[in-house]
Amino acid sequence: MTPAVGAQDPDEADVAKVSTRRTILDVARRELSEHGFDGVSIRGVAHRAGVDPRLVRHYFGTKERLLLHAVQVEGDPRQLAERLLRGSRRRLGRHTATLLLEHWSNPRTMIPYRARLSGSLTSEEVAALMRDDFVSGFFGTLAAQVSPDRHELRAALAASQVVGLAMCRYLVEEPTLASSGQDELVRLMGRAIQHYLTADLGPLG
Amino acid sequence: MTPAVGAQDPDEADVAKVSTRRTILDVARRELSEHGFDGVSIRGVAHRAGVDPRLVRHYFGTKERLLLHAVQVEGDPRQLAERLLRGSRRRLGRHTATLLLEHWSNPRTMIPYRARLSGSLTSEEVAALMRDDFVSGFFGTLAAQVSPDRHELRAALAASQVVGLAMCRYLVEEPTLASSGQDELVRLMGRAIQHYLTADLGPLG
DNA sequence: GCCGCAACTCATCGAATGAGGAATATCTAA
DNA sequence: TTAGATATTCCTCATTCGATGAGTTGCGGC
Repeated sequence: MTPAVGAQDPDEADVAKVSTRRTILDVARRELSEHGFDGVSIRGVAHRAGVDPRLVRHYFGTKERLLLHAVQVEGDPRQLAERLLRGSRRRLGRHTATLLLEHWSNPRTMIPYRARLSGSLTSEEVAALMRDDFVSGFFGTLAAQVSPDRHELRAALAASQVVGLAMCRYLVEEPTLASSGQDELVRLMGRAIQHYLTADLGPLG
Repeated sequence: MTPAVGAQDPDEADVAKVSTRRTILDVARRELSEHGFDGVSIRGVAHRAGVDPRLVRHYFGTKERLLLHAVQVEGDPRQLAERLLRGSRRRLGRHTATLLLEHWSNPRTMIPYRARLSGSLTSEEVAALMRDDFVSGFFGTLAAQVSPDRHELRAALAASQVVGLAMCRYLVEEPTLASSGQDELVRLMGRAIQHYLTADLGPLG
């Protein structure tokens, strides 16, 4: 699903040198989360990474490709979903909410999600990532197993609630949501997800 | 709430001439909805409006002020909410969903909403508009009247579901949501809104 | 008639940006 | 040691953008 963009990554090889490539990617992610998708510049990243702008292009070719790399999350969304499906079905919603909120609280794993949110408004490729990875891949896998009946709609609805929460809590920084405890949000989102995955959605529209 | 940005609008005066100012604003809105908040340039707007870029600045001063104008929605969100509150409380969720989805289907009223979504990631002022106008203003008014108990959280949750739907349907263009009928979405969102406004939210978090 | 103000245009500046060419340094394998 | 690749830098180009100063046009009131 996610394009063959990270195929031959020479990352994870170097151990001692903390590869410059990796540094650049990290800086790009930080810039992404601070200034939004359109606020990132090759030069800005290079400067902050203490590196020549040309080097950024040397590694990633083009600005868009750099950003596509920066936006990758670790782990296959379908496998994540499969793992959740191995647990209790009654608590699936809550477990899903827990997983997502934990990903979002962790500064390291959070950034790609943020970046995707802002990027999907600008870049069609990031929007596609959102659709394919997050909606179809992750929630689609959950819904298909739990309620084959209209599972695509179920996945889309659950995803939309979750996307909305992320927007409001982390990007718009709506004060009530931003200051709510993680436990409470897990409970509320868990209930909503469980509902969309399992409840009767009413007559066909 | 919304800043005193549109105070002395010399709009709505001219009748014959379809004021250039208005044309500029319309073009800005169109650009906003096509290229996102960061994709708008004074020069681009001016060009498309058949006008000198200097004129855009003459009217709106600065780029940010132009965009803040373009992002204004017509009507006070609190009054909209009050009007909804005069109807059936049992159908409040559904009526709210109907109102919003109608606003979003109408090309004329839709654009500021879209623009706010993409703008709230870039501009703190647009994010503030989202918080104050949409969450506190609109949903806050609804929730405070319906369930004073934890009305801020209720408003934020309802708003988050609605924001997520808008993101997924209109910006990410998730195919299932994008192709769902308006009636079905009204029903589903209506139920969700009604739930957040009235249901027991569980123990305090 | 002319005065003043609003509408509007022209030309230009400086800054930032993405892209590319060409060169040098560093390292690795034979 | 040498050859080739990879890592890294310097310099430059064309473009775009927001902003500004200075000017021109046209209309309504006196």
